Amino acid sequence: MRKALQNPDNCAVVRTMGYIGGKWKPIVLIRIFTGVKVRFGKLTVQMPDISRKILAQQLKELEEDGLIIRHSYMEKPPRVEYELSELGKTLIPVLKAMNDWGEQMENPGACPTWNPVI
Amino acid sequence: MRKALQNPDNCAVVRTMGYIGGKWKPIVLIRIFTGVKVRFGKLTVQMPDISRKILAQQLKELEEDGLIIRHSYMEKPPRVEYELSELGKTLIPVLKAMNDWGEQMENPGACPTWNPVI
DNA sequence: ATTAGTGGTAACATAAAGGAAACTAATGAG
DNA sequence: CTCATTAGTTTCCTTTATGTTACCACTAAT
Repeated sequence: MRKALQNPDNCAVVRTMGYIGGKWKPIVLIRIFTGVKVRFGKLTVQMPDISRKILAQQLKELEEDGLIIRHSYMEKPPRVEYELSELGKTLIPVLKAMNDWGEQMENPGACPTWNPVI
Repeated sequence: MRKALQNPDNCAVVRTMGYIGGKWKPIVLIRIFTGVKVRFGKLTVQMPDISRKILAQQLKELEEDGLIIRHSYMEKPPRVEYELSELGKTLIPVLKAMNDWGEQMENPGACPTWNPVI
């Protein structure tokens, strides 16, 4: 669905959904934004409910879409770090708005998304 | 998935996705917000790509979630009008942020979502 | 020789979302 | 009597999305 939604003929909101729609993308972006030297394994620990396969897939799509940058260091065992791209950073206001709405909705404070987690 | 995402134990952004996630919900909400006396048929005309079945289903979910109000007049042929609830109106900043991001992304002006369409 | 550590991938399976086409009820118009 | 109108619903089917489990490559440490 992602690629279909990104179709330039679609309305703006629909296109946006093409980039951040999906169960995990918004939270993955926030984790990458609020973290430092964010590694794959760190993300799996922070978000135990997302499977490794899905996480890898979402990261790949986010990279394809130019929202995050993947730094791969040629070491053994491997080390990979993710960070938001400049384009990805422009999404912050959107993610913040979504976060704020969800917070005032109910259960404020469950999983404090916006506060950095080590 | 919608109900699962709305689980209060989830992070705020994830919960928000439970309400506005889905291919058509954001645009349906905007259409209802920017329109007057918005009727089912009017929506199908404004959004020819969404099938009647899916539209009806999304409207029902939005109503269940308390984001829109359904006014059904007992006439024949039937007349139904939709409007945003107070809660639904609190989503406007989120939808606006999504719309703005999508606009600056590409093809600005395709399907001018935010401007009222008759 | 075995194990731990890292960032994945492959094969397979299920769940959720989305959609096409036909159908309904009640009434007023012609 | 027949047709148009409105806001859906029903049935059946296809496409996406998400998830589980097992496995790989390479090195250093035990």
